[in-house]
Amino acid sequence: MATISDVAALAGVSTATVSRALNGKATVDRELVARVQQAADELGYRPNGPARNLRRQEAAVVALIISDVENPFFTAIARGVEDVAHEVGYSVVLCNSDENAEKESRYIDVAIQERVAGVILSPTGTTSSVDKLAARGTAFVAVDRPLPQQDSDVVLVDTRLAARQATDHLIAQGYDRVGCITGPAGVRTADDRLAGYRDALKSAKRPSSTKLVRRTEYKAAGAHKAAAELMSQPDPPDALLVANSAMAVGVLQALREQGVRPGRDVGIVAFDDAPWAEPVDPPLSVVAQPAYEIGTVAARLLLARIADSTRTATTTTLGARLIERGSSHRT
Amino acid sequence: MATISDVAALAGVSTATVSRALNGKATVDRELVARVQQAADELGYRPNGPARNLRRQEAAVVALIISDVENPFFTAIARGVEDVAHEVGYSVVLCNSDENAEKESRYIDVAIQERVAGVILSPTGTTSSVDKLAARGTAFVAVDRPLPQQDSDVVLVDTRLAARQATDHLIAQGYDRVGCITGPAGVRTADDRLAGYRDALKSAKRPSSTKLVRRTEYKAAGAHKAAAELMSQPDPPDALLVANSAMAVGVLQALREQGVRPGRDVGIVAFDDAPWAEPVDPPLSVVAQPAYEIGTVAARLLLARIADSTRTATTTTLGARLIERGSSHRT
DNA sequence: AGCGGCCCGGTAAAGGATTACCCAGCCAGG
DNA sequence: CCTGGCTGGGTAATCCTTTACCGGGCCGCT
Repeated sequence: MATISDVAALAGVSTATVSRALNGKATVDRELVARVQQAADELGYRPNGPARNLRRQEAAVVALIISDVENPFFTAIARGVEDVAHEVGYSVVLCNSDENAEKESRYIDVAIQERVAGVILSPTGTTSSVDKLAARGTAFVAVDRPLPQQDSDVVLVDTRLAARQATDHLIAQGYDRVGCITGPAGVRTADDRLAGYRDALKSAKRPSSTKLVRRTEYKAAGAHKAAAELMSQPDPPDALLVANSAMAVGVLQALREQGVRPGRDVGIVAFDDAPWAEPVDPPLSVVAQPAYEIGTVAARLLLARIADSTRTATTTTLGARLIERGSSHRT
Repeated sequence: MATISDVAALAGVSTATVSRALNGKATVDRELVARVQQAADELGYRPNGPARNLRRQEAAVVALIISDVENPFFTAIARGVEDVAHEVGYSVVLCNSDENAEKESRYIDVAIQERVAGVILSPTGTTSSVDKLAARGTAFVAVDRPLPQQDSDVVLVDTRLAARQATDHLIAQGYDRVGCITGPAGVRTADDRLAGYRDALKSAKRPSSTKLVRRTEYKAAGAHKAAAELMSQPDPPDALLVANSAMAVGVLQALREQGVRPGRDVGIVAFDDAPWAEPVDPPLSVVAQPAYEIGTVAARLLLARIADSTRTATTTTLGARLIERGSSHRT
């Protein structure tokens, strides 16, 4: 592997000049730049990343720590982050915390250790691991969920309002006993969606009963069980607000097994406009979150913070959009 | 940020001893290890990754370059790779080539530059960028698709056989004019699936017509258009073999729009057992590829090659499993 | 008692790029 | 013609860790 000295020797200049030429510093003669460039090409020279990062005290890399690579919501965020980061020459590395505070903490350690320029993460809740970033002064932005007592940049969705609107919609469609299947207590988005659901019941003067609510992991299996339980109660719900698309999979499965048809028998609105939501029968009504945009906004905030660490922290809240399809209509 | 010298000073030993103690070398006195450990904890010492990688000439990182983060097949592979890599203390960074040779090449450059220990990738086809890895002697493993004229470790699925079996199944169910929607010409998996489809037609003595075949990007939009075209021909197919799950989304959408019901009207088998395949109505028959296993096998091969670069290259071919569900039954 | 060998741990080199600092040479002005 | 200033580029320090090499001290054997 060729080093900068090899290039310097071949071009007949010093390593300093090679570095300057290749990094586009203005103080190098045109002709020399060309000669250096050619020598570098000839040798297939690639700067040694670790050496550069060591000297610069920072790698042109941002780490993106999300809680589930298999969740389309998060992969769409990843796309947004990538597109913005690449524009300015940063690489993105994707890490999968699996909603597990320990894994999250490990990835944060790696990020610190590798001296990444910044971190974007959907925090699992425990603030402790994020403190490490703050302590070291590494730039970071939280997405999807706020950080308790930590004034950092955050990009959120007004998920409570969205949940309320979705529930309003179900009620307006004539469903009477609307239930809710949401994520674990303590996970902010799960709490917010439940709160929005309750807001709607309250303003529609419907009694809110814990018999209509189930909380479980944000996964298909948990939601499957929850839906099966809800539906086999004496007084089952006739509509369900489901807090993400993985859960929707479990819920639909449970309804199939009970011979209950979405829409006609039980109204369904789920969070996240997964690619399969439209082509299924009946098409699934969803709350579409602006995931890609969350990613781009977060990336821009991060870049701004990397450039100027004294910026004051901002909170950006984006809106979600209810898409009404067949699963929330009786007909 | 504390450095190793700070730790050394606090513990009253040399930096060499700190390094040895923290890296678990045997030749350090118990008591000293404890003292060093305590000093490190006290200072919150994290070794500087770039410095370590520079010295070691290699980072404990493997890069995974896949063609689509939004495709569940690839994210499942990612899970497999991660699980194995983490067991032995490697980190995994995920990169998204978007089926784009230029992006792939850029990520390979980054991987080389950062001196990652190894690379796992689903090659976009052009071999050129992979040559760079071979030239530099970086360990790598190809998944999902073989590399033309490159003897490297490869993990494949016998996708031709699987396509044949799926087509056989459709024919056995009484579908008469089976069509096929597959990926672009030149993409190996797409070609293989088409070949398997033709194998089945041939052995069942059905005429094979190009009117029943469409090739497009491995995406929903292309498949949507293809299915719409196929179905509005004078003599439309009464069954379809669809080459991946994103395409299945597009196909189901097109069928809905034409008021055609999967199963009863048109038999469908799609590749990849996406999470939503079962709960939809009717449940989607699929060819389940062992994606997670591909990931674990590839990771193990990569680790073996990192440890011993002279190993001879192996090709591992895994089988796929046909899961018959409602979309391939007339009833 | 003397010496060989072993165990532990210190000293310093190495790894490769960036950059502060400095110097040579040239031009222009006096 | 001399000198001050500016420009372009070289020298060498620096980033931090790992590890080759070396040496001190102690044990045990002869």
